[in-house]
Amino acid sequence: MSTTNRELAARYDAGATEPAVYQRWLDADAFAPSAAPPTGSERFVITQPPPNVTGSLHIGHALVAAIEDTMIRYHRMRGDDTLWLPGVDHSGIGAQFVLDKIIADEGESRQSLGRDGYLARMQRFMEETRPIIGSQHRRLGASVDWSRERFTMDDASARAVRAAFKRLWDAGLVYRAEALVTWCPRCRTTISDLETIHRDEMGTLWTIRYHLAREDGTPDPEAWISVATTRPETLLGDTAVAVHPDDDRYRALVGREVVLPFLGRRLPIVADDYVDRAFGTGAVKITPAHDPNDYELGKRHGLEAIDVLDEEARINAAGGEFVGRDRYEAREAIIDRLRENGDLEGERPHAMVVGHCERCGTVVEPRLSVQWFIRVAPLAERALASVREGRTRIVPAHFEKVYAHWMENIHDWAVGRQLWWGHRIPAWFCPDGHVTVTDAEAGPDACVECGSPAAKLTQETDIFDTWFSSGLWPFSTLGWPDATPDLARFYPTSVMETGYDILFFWVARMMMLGLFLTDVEPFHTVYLHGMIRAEGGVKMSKTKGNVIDPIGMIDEIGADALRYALVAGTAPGSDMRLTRPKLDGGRNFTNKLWNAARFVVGARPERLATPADEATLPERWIRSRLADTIGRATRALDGLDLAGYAAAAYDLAWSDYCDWFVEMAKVDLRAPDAGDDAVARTWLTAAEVLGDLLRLLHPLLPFVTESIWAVLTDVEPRATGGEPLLIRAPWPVAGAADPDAEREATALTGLIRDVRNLRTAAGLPAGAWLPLHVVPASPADRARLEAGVRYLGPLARVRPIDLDAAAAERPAAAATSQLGVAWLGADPVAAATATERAAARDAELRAQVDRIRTLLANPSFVDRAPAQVVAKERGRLADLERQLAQLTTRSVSGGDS
RNA sequence: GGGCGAUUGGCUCAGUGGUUAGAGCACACGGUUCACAUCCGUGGGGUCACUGGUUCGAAUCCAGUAUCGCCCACCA
Repeated sequence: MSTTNRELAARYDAGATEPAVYQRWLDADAFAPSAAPPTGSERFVITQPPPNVTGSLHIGHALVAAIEDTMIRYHRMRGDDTLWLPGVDHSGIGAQFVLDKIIADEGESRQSLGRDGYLARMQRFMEETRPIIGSQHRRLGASVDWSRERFTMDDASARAVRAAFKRLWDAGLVYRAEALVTWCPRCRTTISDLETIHRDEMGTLWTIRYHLAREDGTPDPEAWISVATTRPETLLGDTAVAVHPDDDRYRALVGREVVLPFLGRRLPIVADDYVDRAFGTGAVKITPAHDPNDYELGKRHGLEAIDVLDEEARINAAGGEFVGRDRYEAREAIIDRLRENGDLEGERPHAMVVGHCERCGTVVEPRLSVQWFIRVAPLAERALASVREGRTRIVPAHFEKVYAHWMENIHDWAVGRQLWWGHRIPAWFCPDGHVTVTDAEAGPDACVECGSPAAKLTQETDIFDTWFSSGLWPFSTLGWPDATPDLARFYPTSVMETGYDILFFWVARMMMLGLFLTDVEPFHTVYLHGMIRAEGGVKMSKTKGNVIDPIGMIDEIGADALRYALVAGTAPGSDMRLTRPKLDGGRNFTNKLWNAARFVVGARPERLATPADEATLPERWIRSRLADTIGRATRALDGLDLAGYAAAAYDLAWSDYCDWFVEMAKVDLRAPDAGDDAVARTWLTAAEVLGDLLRLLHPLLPFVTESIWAVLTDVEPRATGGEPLLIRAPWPVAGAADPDAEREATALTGLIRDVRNLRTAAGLPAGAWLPLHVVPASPADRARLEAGVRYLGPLARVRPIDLDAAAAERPAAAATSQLGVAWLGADPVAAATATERAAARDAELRAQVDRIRTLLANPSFVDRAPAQVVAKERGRLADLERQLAQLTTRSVSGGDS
């Protein structure tokens, strides 16, 4: 006993206990699923988008871990067949962006290292960075199955990627085509629309004269057409000027030609509906290689597409005298030259939308290139149907509309990336340009079309978009494409948990690829959490200095406190503000729990032999509260309402257990008249309810509950079912509700509150023991009071208590409670200040009675409202009227109120 | 341009037709009781953004308005 007491003596020290607790879980192999699924169990598997390998843990990861760990621990305790599989994503573009900066400091570059050297350097970088996330997840208490940890660049993922691509290819869902794609000149790769951030910016709209061509092809200095553009540098790639076919101003010019400045190329003037007559001059320069609209228009009119930029967005050889200049330098130079020539007709500020690379912030370019595409329409159709028909549910539901809208407007997926770090596309070209796709690791033996031998084939250098391998995660991590036992046991998974910001990136792709490749929805529920924001709803950013570092926070207040702050009071899909007071609230709660446990452990009687049979009111009441809360918490967790669960458990622990039950139990535990048997039973109740409280809170606060559990099971195995590890203990079972106990206890606690209220309202000393006079409402209430006096006295700090007071003696400052009218027999001076309050309470009582009488007198209410509601109001009225009757028996001083 | 969400006490949020709208923090007052001052007790504070409608009854359902936020969108 002394050992355990000493363990609990200090304030909860998260820093000292958490690592030890986590190690105990690891030693017990508590996270991995059992060798075989428990009989009769349900499956609960979390699909988690793995964090980027390069990242260190930020508060968003902590949120993910807190939510998912809460879910998985709950289901584990329920006895479900659970799996939460950890891992990291190789994050092609992100990792290269980070590594490029690192090697730049070392005086190297992609070019200087070459592909092989660069990839070797990447491997070294991975070895440094890869363990970081894992160690941070341990700090948070994430109960992931480390034995199944995966990486999207490991061999098994590579196999899955090849198999997936081969199947898509064989199904005719892959094609190669020239297209205008979004290009990042800094990352030097294609990026998707989703990776492009559109920002409103102020640019300039220049008006430029294109002179008409004379017969001999020279520009006519007297005749021109003016075009408006925000990107003068692209004029080097112009291949036409377009006007609206119905525009009278230009009708005569259609079919004629202009001479392109600097390059002297002759461009036709074409007519096309695309042109907006009202914008600018009504004439547009057409650059098919550098603008999506122009590209489409160019195709309609058979125009040539001339690419004038290189992969770093410098003017290429097609740009004549401007070759080698950066696009913005070239813009300046071209504007200057046009101005000198008198061909710059005007310039004015112009609001426009500019695309930036999500990763590096560089302004992106539309770029003409040959790309690998996945035809997504048939995939999207199925993915859409799954959600529409409810086979996959999105929480919160309104995101289903967002998902549907995106799926309905989806474009084919350009999956190739011109990067090095990633899965290389398993396609080989023969000298004749035939394409061979294979899932064989060694590549094809020969060209499938012409039989050219392997030695003559060259593999595609492009790699896959990271999301291609990530999209396979739910099943590639379980052994797919092989029919492994894990795949059979854990797939399809249950809940896909992630932030709403990657609904399209990840969820949508997992759905499409999962349905196509495995013929089943990869998860039945998508749970989307919100984004964490700082005070005032602003984004957390390093520059603003309002970032909360989860590891620093764990060091300071403990992982449980952080988890509480992240999970309590938050709704899925809604952004949440994380503030210091909230974090402190979490810490206070862990501390409260710890101290309640200290009390219970320390209060254990020496002998616990034969607990008495009959439970006290506080015991019956707390067990009823416990039963109710277990029910509410269980329903909340089953409905993925983590905040509701947290609130229910918090209230039970703090308000019901600590504030009321423990205080009342102290009376019984310390009463000189109590027999050993009664003390034993009360203490056991306290210990058992604490045990269930720990089970209830374990998913949310795993460390502190596990720490307490160890001591509690040591002190009294009956309180913990003898299970040494809480993580393996069963979820508590809700006992029977006890409405009588709830009613009686509520009446008693109500009276205690009233008396406390009288005391403070009257300004009477908090510490003083004051006499209490009570006029019981009925003989039955008198009996109840008699039983409750032992709690009433200490909790309201009143003594002696006179249960036979005369109604006539009632002063103005009295409390009218369900059990009777009560007043403090003290200090007539102070009592005067309470008169006002007491009068107000009486008035309030009357107002309520009037309101309900009016309500019940309304025939349409009585007729139309449900009988249950009407009955409830009638009962309430009866109760109030009884209280009111008591009031009328007294003699009121002065006039009526 | 289209769509979505939010608006409840000073702050952060619960509360989707039925008592007198709740909690935590903050605030005020009181507290040296042997679990806890990271605590205990008591209290003040909200015409639930606005307007109209449906209903016996609306914070809750409907319509509109306002403000804020987010997502999507190839007008030079």
